[in-house]
Amino acid sequence: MPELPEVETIKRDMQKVILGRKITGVYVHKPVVIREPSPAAFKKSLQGLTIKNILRRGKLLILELSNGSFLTIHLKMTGQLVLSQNLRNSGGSGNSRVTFQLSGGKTLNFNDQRLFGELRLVDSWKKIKFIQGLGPEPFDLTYGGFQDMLSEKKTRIKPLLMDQSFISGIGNIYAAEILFRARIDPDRPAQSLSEKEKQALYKAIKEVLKSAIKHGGSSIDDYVQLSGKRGDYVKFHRVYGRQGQPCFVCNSIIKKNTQGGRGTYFCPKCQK
DNA sequence: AATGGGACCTGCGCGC
DNA sequence: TGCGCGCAGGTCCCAT
Repeated sequence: MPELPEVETIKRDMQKVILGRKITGVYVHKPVVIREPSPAAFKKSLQGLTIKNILRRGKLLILELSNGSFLTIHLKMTGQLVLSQNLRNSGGSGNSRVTFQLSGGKTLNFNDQRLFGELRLVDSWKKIKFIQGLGPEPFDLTYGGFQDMLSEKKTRIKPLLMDQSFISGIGNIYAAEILFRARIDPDRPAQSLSEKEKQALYKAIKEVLKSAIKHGGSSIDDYVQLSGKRGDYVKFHRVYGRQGQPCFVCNSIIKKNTQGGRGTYFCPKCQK
């Protein structure tokens, strides 16, 4: 699921509704999702802490806690964070892996069908290996910097956009949508892009991500917002998941192939 | 440096 | 109805 727009949507909702709340209970239903420290220590340490701030870096969500430690959450493919009122059955639903009881009668569930998700409690999020390997945030890019980053790369452009050490936050859906918007074939070597194409790509990255955030992200299967509501951006997808259907721009049939093991959607006529 | 494949997991939809 | 296969918003690790 979650790429930058989805994680950003959750972050913003969390800032509205769980900031300042105290963690009054932690229930670990699947210890495997707790990557550090041990599940027992995780549970014990979180107890009684207050949520002071919510940050995002790439696809990683970071909760700053009252004792200066950080709870980091990576949703990977099927992770969800869903807030509800306390109910007798809260936490018992389907794929709940960890349940956080919060002050004010709220329950935050971390759900994750495939168990790829990772929760960590750390002293400093900046020291996490995953964080240290991340490239710049898309919204921090300057055109000059972006141009330089592309110029030495022989890799095909689509896997490059998804490479978190190159730029952080873009995944399979948005790489496809961005390249469509920039009218660039996903197979093009990065360094082959013309000046004009680089400009179009730079612009498309910011526009697509911004618009996806505005519409609450893309709910295909699992991703939902903090409220449990689905994100609306799927209706704006122009290529992702549209293989066999007509291009909205030129009416050609949208194609799907595989690149680096990932489904790649594109319009063979619009994207050169 | 770049690319492909497999691993980690669970569940869905499809064709037979 | 049931089974096997391919596929899924991510990332890491290994081989070539």
